[in-house]
Amino acid sequence: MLENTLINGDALNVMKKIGDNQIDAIYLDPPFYTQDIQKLTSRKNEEEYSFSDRWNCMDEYLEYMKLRLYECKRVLKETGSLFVHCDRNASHYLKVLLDQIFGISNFQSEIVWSYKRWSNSKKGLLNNHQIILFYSKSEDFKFNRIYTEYSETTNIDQILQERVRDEKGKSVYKCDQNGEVVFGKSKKGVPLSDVWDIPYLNPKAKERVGYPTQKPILLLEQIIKLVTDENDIVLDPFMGSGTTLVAAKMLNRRYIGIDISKKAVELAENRLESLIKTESHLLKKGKSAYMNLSENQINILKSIKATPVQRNSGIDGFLDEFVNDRPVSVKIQKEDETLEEAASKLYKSSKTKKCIYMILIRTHLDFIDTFEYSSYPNNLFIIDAYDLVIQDFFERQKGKNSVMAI
Amino acid sequence: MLENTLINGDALNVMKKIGDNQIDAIYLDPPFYTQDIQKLTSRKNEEEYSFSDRWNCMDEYLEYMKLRLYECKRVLKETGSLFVHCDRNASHYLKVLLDQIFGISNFQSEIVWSYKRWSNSKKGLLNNHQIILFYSKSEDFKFNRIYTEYSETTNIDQILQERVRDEKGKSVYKCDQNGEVVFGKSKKGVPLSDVWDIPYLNPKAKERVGYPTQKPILLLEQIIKLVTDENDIVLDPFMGSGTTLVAAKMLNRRYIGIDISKKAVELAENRLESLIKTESHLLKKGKSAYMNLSENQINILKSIKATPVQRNSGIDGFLDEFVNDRPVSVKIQKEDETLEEAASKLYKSSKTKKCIYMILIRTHLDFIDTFEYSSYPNNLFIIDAYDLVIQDFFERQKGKNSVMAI
DNA sequence: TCCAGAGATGAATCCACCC
DNA sequence: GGGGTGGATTCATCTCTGG
Repeated sequence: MLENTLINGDALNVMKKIGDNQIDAIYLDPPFYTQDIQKLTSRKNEEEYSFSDRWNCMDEYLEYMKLRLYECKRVLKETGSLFVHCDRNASHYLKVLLDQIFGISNFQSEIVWSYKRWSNSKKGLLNNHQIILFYSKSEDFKFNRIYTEYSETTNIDQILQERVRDEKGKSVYKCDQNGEVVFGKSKKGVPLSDVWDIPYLNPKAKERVGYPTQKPILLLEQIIKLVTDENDIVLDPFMGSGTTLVAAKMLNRRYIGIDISKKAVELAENRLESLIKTESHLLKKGKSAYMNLSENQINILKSIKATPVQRNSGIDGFLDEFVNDRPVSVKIQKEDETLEEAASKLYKSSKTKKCIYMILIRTHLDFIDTFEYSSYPNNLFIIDAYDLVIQDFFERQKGKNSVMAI
Repeated sequence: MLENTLINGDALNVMKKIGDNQIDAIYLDPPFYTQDIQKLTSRKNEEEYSFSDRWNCMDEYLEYMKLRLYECKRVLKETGSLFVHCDRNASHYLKVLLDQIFGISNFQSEIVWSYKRWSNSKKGLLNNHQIILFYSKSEDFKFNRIYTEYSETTNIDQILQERVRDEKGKSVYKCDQNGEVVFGKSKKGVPLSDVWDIPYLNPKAKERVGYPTQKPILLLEQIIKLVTDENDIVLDPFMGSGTTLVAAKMLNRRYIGIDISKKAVELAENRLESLIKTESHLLKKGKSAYMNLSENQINILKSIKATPVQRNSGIDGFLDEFVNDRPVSVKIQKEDETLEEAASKLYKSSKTKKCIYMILIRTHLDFIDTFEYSSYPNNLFIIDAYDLVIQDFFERQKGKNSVMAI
């Protein structure tokens, strides 16, 4: 068999050598239909990979894809699935084709791979997603449920309570004879949705090999986990730099990779040797790990027209307007900081940022208040938070009232 | 003209009455091509709205849409835009059609509306997004840039620095002759991407009026803000329950709504009357939640833990904490109000609400400042906004510098 | 007027270095 | 040495220029 090999050749011819019903999952990232020639050099400027689009018109392109997609269907097991990474310009034509070949009823999902990326000055919306179409060969496809965590806004109690339908068919919480709510089995989380938030392959990622359109391994891992088990066979007929196969190997799946470019095959072979994967700190730790500002602090910053900074211990934000062409740093005193501590942190960080002016917002009075305005540098401006002022106002009012009561 | 009216009739016939190049934006949520009959009852089981699909085959459906889309293009101004909310099953066919009518080069974005939703877990991925296609009539379309916050992981201080290319063409940070880093202009944030995370209409939300496929107002607001200014005309040829028009009205746009169902028109008219709007729990921090308060005012209110209120000229919000079991009213001085005016409005409104204490936040100095703290009642507490204090600080600094310069 | 190629863009995020 | 922060690098880009 061809398993665990990479083959140089046209996907159509190579797939012909594979018997019927052999493959568990196929991932396709077909060449896009554009008139441009794609070219990119590797990081060390050693190699150059390029491919040009070879089609004169859309029909020709679709005919090319049609032949290969039919082969895909043939080699797929009855329980197998196909994922097609779509081009924005041809995706709808491709979908029409796939509906024909696999049948509308076997269309499972339109997966949205969404990511954040560096922007550029474009009129219109930033293009921050790609579409992957998911078809199964039959109704009886293999599918591993993946669960994700509940969103923070979810009411966990509600999830744990069991529901029944009442006589009118309305869904209500189940209660026992005493009227107590019945708790169901513990839930595993929210089933995976069809919108996947996976970071775009970082410019500095070690994973990068300098191949155009290289996909993050995490994306392919998710796909492979979804529809295959260990030792199942994964096929990528347009493997490019071989990300699919790297992901498959890491997950102990067998793999077959095909590419028409000899360079690509060599590159993919090297990658499979070393198996470098960039861990996404963002996904692992979650966004919250990067956040040192609470919602309330962000609101304060916004109310003074400052941009929040999440990654800096001394500075919480910068004023949007510069003063004397220099940024003005802002800090909001934290619960557990004395004013003095807060000021010194802000001062230290601001020095390295070349800020001339600093603003510190005092949110609470220190228990032992060693506070002395004059001792602070005069380019540090301290403001009392509204909260603090309001609190103080009501304290004073109370004082008055009690005096009056007497 | 037909502006600010809702019309009962077939979109094709009604649009024929509109002249060429009249409309700034069109939003379409066309009837889907399914074999089912859509039916849904309103909350009180009083009314029943339904529409059945009238097409025997896809071609017939596409022909129906084609005629109406051509009319849409005709009535659109040269600077106008069209948004088509797509059905999963027909979206690719619709896109082929739109490419023909508007031209591939006027295809601007495939917007992904993503949301979290409860669903019983079928086999496969949870369907948690919908696609909206965005076409402009010409290259020269109106587009208002919307900026969003930077990612948590972004290194903002670095972004503030200016860059140039060195002799090798590498991009490096710009330094002046002393080797000091040069700071560029302040930044506005990240341009809006094409993936929009907007909560699905909460089934219990007041906003829901019992019409199938009702869309959240926030979604429509975003679309309308993106491509129109105040007083521009928004058209919805399949308005259904009229969400588009409600959003348009809230944003001070003119609107025209068309629907073939008489019930729908009545329903939409009622909605426009009452303008009920959900305060989605998920989007509490969302910008557009409160319409007659500016974003800045909302941020101030939130930063003092006050709940904003709408449509009250005297009071902008109430403190979440009561004082002496009475609400405390809060007002933020508006641009065009003197402090005295603001105080008297607040005072008047607070009396009817039985507030003992009032808080007024001063946002600017009156040109002729007749201001006299002592003349105000002593249950009115006036606080200077951070902005004001900061401005004042820098004014004083400037004074110092110029003194030094002398 | 159109197309090709040069040049500008700009935030996200892992890496590597720094204490 | 580990936690935090400055830096480098990217673009199935985007826009503009010139022939």
